[in-house]
Amino acid sequence: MKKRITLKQIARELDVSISTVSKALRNSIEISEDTRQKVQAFAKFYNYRPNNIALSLKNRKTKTIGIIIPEIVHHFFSKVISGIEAVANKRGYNVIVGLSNESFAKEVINMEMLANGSIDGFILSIAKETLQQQDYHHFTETINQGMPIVMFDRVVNAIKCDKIIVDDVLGAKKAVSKLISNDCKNIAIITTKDYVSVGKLRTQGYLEALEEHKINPKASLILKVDDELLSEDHLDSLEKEIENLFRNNKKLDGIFAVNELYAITAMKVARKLKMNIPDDLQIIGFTDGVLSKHAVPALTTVSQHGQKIGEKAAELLINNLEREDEEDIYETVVIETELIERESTK
Amino acid sequence: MKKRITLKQIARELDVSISTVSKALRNSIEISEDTRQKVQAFAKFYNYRPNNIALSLKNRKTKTIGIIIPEIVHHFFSKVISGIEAVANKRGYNVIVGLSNESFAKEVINMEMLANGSIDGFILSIAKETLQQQDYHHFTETINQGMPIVMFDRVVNAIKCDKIIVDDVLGAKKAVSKLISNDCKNIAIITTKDYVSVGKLRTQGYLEALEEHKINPKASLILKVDDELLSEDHLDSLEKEIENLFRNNKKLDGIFAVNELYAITAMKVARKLKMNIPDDLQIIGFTDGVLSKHAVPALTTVSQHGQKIGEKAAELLINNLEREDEEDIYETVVIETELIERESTK
DNA sequence: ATGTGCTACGAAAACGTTTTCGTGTTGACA
DNA sequence: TGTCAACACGAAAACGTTTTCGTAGCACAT
Repeated sequence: MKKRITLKQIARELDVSISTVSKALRNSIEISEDTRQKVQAFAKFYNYRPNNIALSLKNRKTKTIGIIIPEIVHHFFSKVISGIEAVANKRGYNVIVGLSNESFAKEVINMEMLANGSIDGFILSIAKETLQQQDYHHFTETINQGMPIVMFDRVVNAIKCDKIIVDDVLGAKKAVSKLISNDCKNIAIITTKDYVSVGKLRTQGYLEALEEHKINPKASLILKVDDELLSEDHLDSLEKEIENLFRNNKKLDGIFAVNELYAITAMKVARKLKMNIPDDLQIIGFTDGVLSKHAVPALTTVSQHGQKIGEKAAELLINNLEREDEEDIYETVVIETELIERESTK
Repeated sequence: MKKRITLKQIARELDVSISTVSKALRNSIEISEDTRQKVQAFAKFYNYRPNNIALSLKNRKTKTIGIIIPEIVHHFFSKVISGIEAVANKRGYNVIVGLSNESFAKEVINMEMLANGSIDGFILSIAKETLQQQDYHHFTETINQGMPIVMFDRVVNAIKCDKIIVDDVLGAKKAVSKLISNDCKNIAIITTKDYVSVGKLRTQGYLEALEEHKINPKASLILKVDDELLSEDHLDSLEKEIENLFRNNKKLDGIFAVNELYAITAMKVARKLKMNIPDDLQIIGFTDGVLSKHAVPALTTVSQHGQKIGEKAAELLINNLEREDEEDIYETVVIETELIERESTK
């Protein structure tokens, strides 16, 4: 078991100083051709690689970016990570991920764990609990210490930082408009309670679309599901709630769901009630995950382009990190959504 | 913008030495009650946190583990990460992830990037390309340098390290046996070409189950799909291949697929051919992902317990890292699979 | 002989810690 | 008064780099 070799060891073996070795390896003109060759050959032979930690300490840069997300077993988030990793890698950065599991405390702990020098900046999406409590001190503190943050998807305006968002409102509006132009007369929305920003925004888009077409919204067509029901364990109660929606609105002919699971579950209920998709009922979801793609019939959905969000977030962060002038100019980039039409709409 | 405060700054402000500050903060008895209080109060006020990088350099430990996986937008792998992160976090470690995208070169580069001091050990699953080329020098070199590796799922016997595997053979065998005991007479397998170890193992399980029940395997019932077809873009050709399988075996009444996508696609083809599941045809998949759960009918599948695999891998690695004696005893842990019966079998 | 200008290298500081060892100042005690 | 231990603290090394600055040695011109 050979440990990695260091500059000091090379210096000792070759009977020169550490500085000489360092310079020789970096092809400094200060060093004679002779010794340069000698050192480089030796280094190559022993497979010398500079120690990253030492470099980080010296340069006060780690070339590592921290990602904090609510969960990773989720198509959208893993797409985003994938995008971040691609760009980060290309630009010589590593990514270190922390999961908040939607918990405020874990989000704080994770950030503190990483902010102590381990990383150069954060890319994150806020935990639901944090959004509920509206306690954002850990973000402001991090930023105050000179560590940049890029937020994506679930963002909050109060914090001054770069943000990558999806035009949730417009995306939802386009989806609902599509249903309207497809002759749906009674369009329901299945959404979440209000404290999660994206649910609220998508609901807003739904309302705007209705308004634009002079349709009066009906309270009974707006189903606000408790978030707990997203947790896979409560599929039954989710199904019941949706079934009630159907029963209370006999003339229901269109559904816009703010996420994949709600959309899929709605399809399941529709099938149970012998409704035909898309003839009797058209459905559009949000988030282009694997479920939508392989559902039968395949689900028309609003794609958020998670990969692109990740790429853009990484670009923004790294640009910020490598910018010479320390201007605090923050961007908010909107990534266009795209309506992917499949078989659940006409 | 206040930069983080350092020991040196505290020392200067309080007019004591750096060593005194360090000791005071760690409650050393060498320091008088008086100064201890003073230092701690000051540190607390300025929210002092030791710099992780400096600690890493000093201790020659980073408390970070590196994960290298082929892709992250994948239910199984993200489950594994989730498991790793959970125990890593509990034991004070961070995780840094690198993606190989199934490429040998990227795997090597990623490992080299991390092995230079950034992490204490690896948890990885080998890229397909690496398995094909059978070039494992980067693993042996890493291990030779004293950096432990834990491999999971896609492992290779030639390398001496801890391994977490799924009993692929047994899992497949159980699944196929289930089909047999459910009265299937013509059971096909949809698998991958041989170089990916898991495909081979699952095929072996299939054959063993047949043999145990004195059923002669038929070549026409074994469909080996080219891996390229897994890449979502080639769904059509995958579908065609499977359709051929159906047409060539009119009496087909059972299918064992080595992954979710193959299983789902088989279901799709069956529906197209007006076959009823599970009455005419029973299907079992491998990997308990979101697709299986929400498919209609819900897919019976062999669950690998990705979360548990991740947890176990992290435990093994960290135990190894924190073990005093440097014994090289490597374990191979087998995580039991579980047959989750849903609606695609009788 | 003196001064000038290269060339090729080494010493040392710095990044932020922890830890070992040394030491000045007490007070007690013979 | 001298000795010794206990106490409380500081200096310095170490982790592995990079970089600034200083300088020995030499050739050359004056």
